[in-house]
Amino acid sequence: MSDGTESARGRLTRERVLQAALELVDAEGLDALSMRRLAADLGVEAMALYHHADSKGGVLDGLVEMIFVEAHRRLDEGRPARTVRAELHRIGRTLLDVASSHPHVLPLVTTRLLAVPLARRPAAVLRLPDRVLGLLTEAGVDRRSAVGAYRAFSGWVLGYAVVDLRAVVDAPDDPEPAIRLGLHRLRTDFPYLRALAPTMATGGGEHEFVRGLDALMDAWQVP
Amino acid sequence: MSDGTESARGRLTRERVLQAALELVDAEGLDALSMRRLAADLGVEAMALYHHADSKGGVLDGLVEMIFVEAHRRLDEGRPARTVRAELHRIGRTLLDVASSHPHVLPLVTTRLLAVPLARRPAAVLRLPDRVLGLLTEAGVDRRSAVGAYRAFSGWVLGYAVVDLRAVVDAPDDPEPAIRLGLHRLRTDFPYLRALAPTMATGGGEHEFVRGLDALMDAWQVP
DNA sequence: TTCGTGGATATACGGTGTATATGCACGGCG
DNA sequence: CGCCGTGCATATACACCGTATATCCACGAA
Repeated sequence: MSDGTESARGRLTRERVLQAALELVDAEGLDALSMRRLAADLGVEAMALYHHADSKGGVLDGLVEMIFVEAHRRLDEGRPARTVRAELHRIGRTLLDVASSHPHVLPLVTTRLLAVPLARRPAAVLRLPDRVLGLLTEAGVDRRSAVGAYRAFSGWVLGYAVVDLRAVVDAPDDPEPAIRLGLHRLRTDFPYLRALAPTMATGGGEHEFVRGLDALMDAWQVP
Repeated sequence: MSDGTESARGRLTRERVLQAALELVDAEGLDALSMRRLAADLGVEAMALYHHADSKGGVLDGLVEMIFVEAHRRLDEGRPARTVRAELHRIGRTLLDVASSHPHVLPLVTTRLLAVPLARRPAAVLRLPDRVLGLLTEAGVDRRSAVGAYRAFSGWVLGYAVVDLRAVVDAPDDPEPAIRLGLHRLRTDFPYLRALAPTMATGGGEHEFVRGLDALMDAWQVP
């Protein structure tokens, strides 16, 4: 059986393992990811994965690493913007873009951020603070402000991504908007929410993201 | 054995189940939560839990519900602030406070926010948007702005909580700051991060939270 | 050609979520 | 008082999970 629908092309690789894991998670969600299932997708036995990742946690770490790698690849391909502010927009929009391509991985970055100490995070993840802090300090922002601005930046990107990607539609196929949102399920004692839910159905998009980002960068006096 | 170190006091209750789950997760993290372990903590067999929660997912939903219940309880106990802006500060600080009391539950709210459609979320969770949207619309903010402001508010609260609670210390017991941060692990090609990591070791605290919140609310012209 | 090495497999163990069937204590009614 | 039905707790069982361990085998170097 040298050819199958899956794999069969040569040896296993950390990259192939993580790529398959990302495809699986994107397609079926985090719960679908098990070592056995992942191995099956690669046409291999479960234990073979342990030569390329030291545990399932390692695979999950690899997933968040991958989305940061992708973000940096996109950023490196494009040319840097001319002003600090424009470059922060470019970085933020890229991160938001990558995040919305892999929404199921987003909770994972929250989890790992809270669990893994800074110095132990993958290199691709650490490139982000280094990139932003470099941008700021080279522009003459002092240490304390730079750190504050970076925290505001990363907090806003993460929070906005989650809020913008949050599930709001209940029955996507129903023609009636109120039913599509599932408003009939809403208890009557949420009058304001009920009234504004249709307005919430459409996300804020990039416009609101940039608006908030600018407000924050102004507050931290980023040039 | 009518008395043990655990439970034995009467029948099971959804409240008792969730309370025990929250204590377990706070003490030992999300990975420690299994139906069997939770049941054991309550002095009961695993399947007994299924009379009070329809699945493990239901228990997890209950956990995020609990932290919202706690936030609303605190808000209802205190008296509302006199201005919209001050009330938003009060709500935001309360949420941040509750989140940092239960850091292990935080990734869960990210997950559920992304997975559960708005109308299916627990009542306690929906009280938050209703509360904030009510506050804004009663103050005369129009629909679109109110929704935008709410999204900015919730995104900032969530993102800031994650960033502020993120793990940064590597070896808490080491006297040497650089080692405590694990800087020796940092690859040398992150010069900016390396230089500013000590500054990052202390969180932004409530001050930076309020600063960002005000900047955002200004941008959405909240009075 | 032989041998060592490193990746893939085979097997096994304890733990997990939960469907199903059984046991049982309690409150309402004769 | 005695009966029974109802609903909660238990017991058992199954498929699946992560992974430790031992085995096997194909390959490149000597």
